[in-house]
Amino acid sequence: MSIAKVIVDVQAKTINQTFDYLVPERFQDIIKEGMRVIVPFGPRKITGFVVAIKEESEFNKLKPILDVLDIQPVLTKELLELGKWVAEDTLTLYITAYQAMLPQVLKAQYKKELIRNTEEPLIPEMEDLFAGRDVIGFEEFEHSSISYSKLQRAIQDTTISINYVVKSKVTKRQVTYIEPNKETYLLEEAFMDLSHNAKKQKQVLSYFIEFPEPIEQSKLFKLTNTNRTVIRALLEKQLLREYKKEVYRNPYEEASFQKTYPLTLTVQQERALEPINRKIQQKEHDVFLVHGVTGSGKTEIYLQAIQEVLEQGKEAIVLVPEISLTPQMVSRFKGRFGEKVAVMHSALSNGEKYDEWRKIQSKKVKVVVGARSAIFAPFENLGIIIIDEEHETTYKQEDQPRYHARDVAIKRGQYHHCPVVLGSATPTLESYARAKKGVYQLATLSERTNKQEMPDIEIVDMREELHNGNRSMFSTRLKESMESAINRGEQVVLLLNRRGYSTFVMCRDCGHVKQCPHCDIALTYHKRSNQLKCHYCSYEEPMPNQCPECTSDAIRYFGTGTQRVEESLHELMPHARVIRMDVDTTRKKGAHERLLKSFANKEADILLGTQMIAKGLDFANVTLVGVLTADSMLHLPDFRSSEKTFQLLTQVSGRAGRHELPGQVIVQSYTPDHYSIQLASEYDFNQFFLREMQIRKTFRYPPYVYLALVTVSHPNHVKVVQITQRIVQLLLKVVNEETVVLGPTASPITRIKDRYRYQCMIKYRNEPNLRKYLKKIIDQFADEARKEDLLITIDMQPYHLM
DNA sequence: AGCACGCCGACT
DNA sequence: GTCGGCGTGCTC
Repeated sequence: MSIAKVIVDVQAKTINQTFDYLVPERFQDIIKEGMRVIVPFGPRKITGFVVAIKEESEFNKLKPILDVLDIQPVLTKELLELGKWVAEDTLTLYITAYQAMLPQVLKAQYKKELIRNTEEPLIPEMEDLFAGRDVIGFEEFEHSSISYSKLQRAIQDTTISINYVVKSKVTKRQVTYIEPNKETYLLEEAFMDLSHNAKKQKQVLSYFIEFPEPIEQSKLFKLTNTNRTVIRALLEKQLLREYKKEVYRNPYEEASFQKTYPLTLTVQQERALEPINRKIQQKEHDVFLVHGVTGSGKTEIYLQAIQEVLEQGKEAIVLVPEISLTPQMVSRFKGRFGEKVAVMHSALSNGEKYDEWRKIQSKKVKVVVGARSAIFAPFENLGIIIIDEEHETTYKQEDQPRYHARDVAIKRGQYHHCPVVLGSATPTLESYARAKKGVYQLATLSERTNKQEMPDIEIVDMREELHNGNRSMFSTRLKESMESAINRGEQVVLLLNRRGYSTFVMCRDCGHVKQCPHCDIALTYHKRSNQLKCHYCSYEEPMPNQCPECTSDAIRYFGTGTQRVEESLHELMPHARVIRMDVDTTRKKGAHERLLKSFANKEADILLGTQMIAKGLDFANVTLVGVLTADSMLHLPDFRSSEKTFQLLTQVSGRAGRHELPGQVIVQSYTPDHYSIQLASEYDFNQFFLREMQIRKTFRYPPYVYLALVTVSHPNHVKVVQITQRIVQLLLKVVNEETVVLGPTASPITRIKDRYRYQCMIKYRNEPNLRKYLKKIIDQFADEARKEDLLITIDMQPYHLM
């Protein structure tokens, strides 16, 4: 009898190991590594992943596997290994890593129920509770007033037992088909026998007499203009029959994609593609950094490299920042590779995500275009991995497992002996430095494919505007340019860089700012509901009419939300039609596409939005891009703030004048002399790179060092500081001397949900055992973590220092 | 994590 | 005796 090693679905450090189970005879030939199983675990039943099958175990009292959930492994051997690596690299649990690799619906839900085992009468309360049923949900007992000891007694004398249920969330979409149940001549006879007022039934019958084949119910409704009642009548008469067929949901069903063909490459593109193709042919791993200005045709390089991969019979993964933002990107891939493409992004429903994933698992598709988690696509024969907009921070997962898709991509590339291509107009300093050192292969595309010049970037000093008495958020220059663009029938994109800004509420008399009572952060005003909300704990309260401190009624909201910009835009240019795009207007499914489409159809003059409009949009008629506040994130407590500012300005500038019309960019700033703004306006990436590298070197930040961030949280302020201090001390003892251990430092947001947060930052160059040390240290605090309400989290290579 | 078990003090 | 609260130890 064989033994399965199982990683069980329990999120606890002490359970972070494999457990051995017997494989019963009936599963002997079925069970494979990478399948999900149901196993007994203590008194419960839970799911787990089979990670290995072997013949022996050191344990002698093994329990058997209760059930197998999959027909086909959900994790390949490679992914099992990869998940292990991800977990160890990011210091998370194995089970957490495995679950992150799979669509949500494959995660089981658990339920407890009570079973009545006897016909004999129970105690009266229990009789009331069961009310004639044999099985009830455990929560019904919990809501009742029956004491737990009474239940315990019933369990002991076996009149009642607890059953642990594992529920699958998988829902497959079913489509109902209708087909004739009789020979055509019998249908004809029935047709004659039908009464005169059964007009609709006759109509349906005559359809099947003409076309005696199965048809989708919904189509039949449309064709014969009938509904379910009519069909039901015919089903009851046994003239028709129905059956259900499982289908994949297709989120792009309605959309048709214009077939596209490979374009002729420019010399630069050719030069970038050639070495990539060579690696594909030689089946060798390598990392390429394609540094190409916006409009230089990076996507076409990706497409042609994928073409090469497909010709080899292999598969491709393409990561894009957040795909719903770039319907144009999706259509390029769908247009080139058609049915071979699966698309995975956050706007899909869980069911849709599952179906896309199954298309990959069942080898129905060869290419996946998706957001971060698509890096775990269960392909077994990868030929290339492409990460577009490589600098985007969304590639780093912010909750556990805190992995970076780029690192996972390289790991998979090594396994599959295939190239990884990173593309960006503004690469991260990390990647560019590696490319310069020769660790990555650098390809530079300095020209746009249409030979269009990059648009002029003009910086407007907003301090001067203020001196000249212009207190609005639009400079005279921007206002005039918008007006003339609109008068010419051209369109404008306005970017409000909202990071670091929000609409807080302040009393004008006493300066009191409304804060969240549970977090150290100002509440945000939401105009729609007239409520104040906390973005960290979702605390909510109504907007007050007077100041709670000084009772003055001069309490107002400040800051520049898109709503406010929209309002003042209306005052300034009442004739201009504005489309606003932000989290509020794009919440609904498909809203994104709809807004972009109507802008593309010139139903508006101005597209106003946050970061989300900076990426990948391509509108022929846009000639002016305005950035309202270029420096709003320059002052965030983040060592990457200059880099992010430079990236954003460069990205957004690429939105203007992509086609025949020349473009213009106006950037408003209160710190117009800052090098990130100046150099972005000159399109001087190299100078920026050198400048920023110098700063990183001086202050010892990546890419000169690696970072690790330990965050400690606890309801008690003093306790947090103490524990963090102890962690710092412990670390200082073990790390080598050029490693810097900083802290305890208060987190930028010191309190969230009534918990204080302190951190310790480690800057290191060479600490091969750092993960081991960190693990040991949190293990040391495990007891305290259990007894008290202590939380220690570790982020290796953090992106947000919050 | 989630559960059982055991101990304890409080209350009918 | 009954009930609920909490600390502890275990899960193949």
